[in-house]
Amino acid sequence: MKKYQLGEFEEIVLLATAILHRSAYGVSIKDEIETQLGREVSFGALHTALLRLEKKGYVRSSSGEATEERAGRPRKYYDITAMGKKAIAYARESREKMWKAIPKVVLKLSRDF
Amino acid sequence: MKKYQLGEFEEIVLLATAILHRSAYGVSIKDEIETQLGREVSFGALHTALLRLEKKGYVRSSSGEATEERAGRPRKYYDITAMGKKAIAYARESREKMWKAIPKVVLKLSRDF
DNA sequence: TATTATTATTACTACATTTAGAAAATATTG
DNA sequence: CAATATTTTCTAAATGTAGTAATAATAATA
Repeated sequence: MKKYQLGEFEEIVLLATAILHRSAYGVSIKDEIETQLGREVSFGALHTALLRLEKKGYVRSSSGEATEERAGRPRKYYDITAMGKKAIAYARESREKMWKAIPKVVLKLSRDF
Repeated sequence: MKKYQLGEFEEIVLLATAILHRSAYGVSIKDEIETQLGREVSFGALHTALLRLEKKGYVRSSSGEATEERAGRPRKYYDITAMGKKAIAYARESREKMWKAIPKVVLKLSRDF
């Protein structure tokens, strides 16, 4: 049993990186999560999550091109790896499996749901 | 926006509690997760997760009946609350939303996936 | 050169998870 | 009754993950 285990935030960061394809870097990942989920993301949290994900081999990073004509420190682009894709797929599948096992009565009977 | 946030393990415990309906307690929850996901669960980890979930209002607990004829300490049964159901539903929906936003090329082109 | 825009990084704090094992409650056996 | 076995909850310490606040690096432009 491989250990594809991801933290809650790590998984979201990985999903955002996949969505952004070749244009994922700090600011764009932050924006993507914030607009998709309406949830505030801090650079610090994002940075440490990306560090961990890279260490685990779920993303790889590369420094931005010198040709980019814009101010500021060079971007650091992130790409999801094959292992990263496995990890998000595994997380999704295992939870969907559990969802399907929930008795209908549990989801139906509560009026307040 | 912080309302519904669950840890990775917390979510799984909550799902198992929902699956087991009225018969969720330490041992049965542990077994459910282990058979569903093939992942080892320790009682200590489970206990602290349940404590947190109860504190957050996602489960409620009740002591087992005195009529149960069996050895051992009385069981402590857990039930998912309406808020708990909202939390797992929210977690599911937000991730599904992100999955749908992943460009097909990202999932298709990698042979090793 | 100084200022400003853009981005990455660090240091620190708080929360979540895991591990290893102790302790409680009950039944059964000698 | 006392001792032991069974079933379960609970504790404490260590590690892993996430969040906050401030700082540093790089480059364009005034």
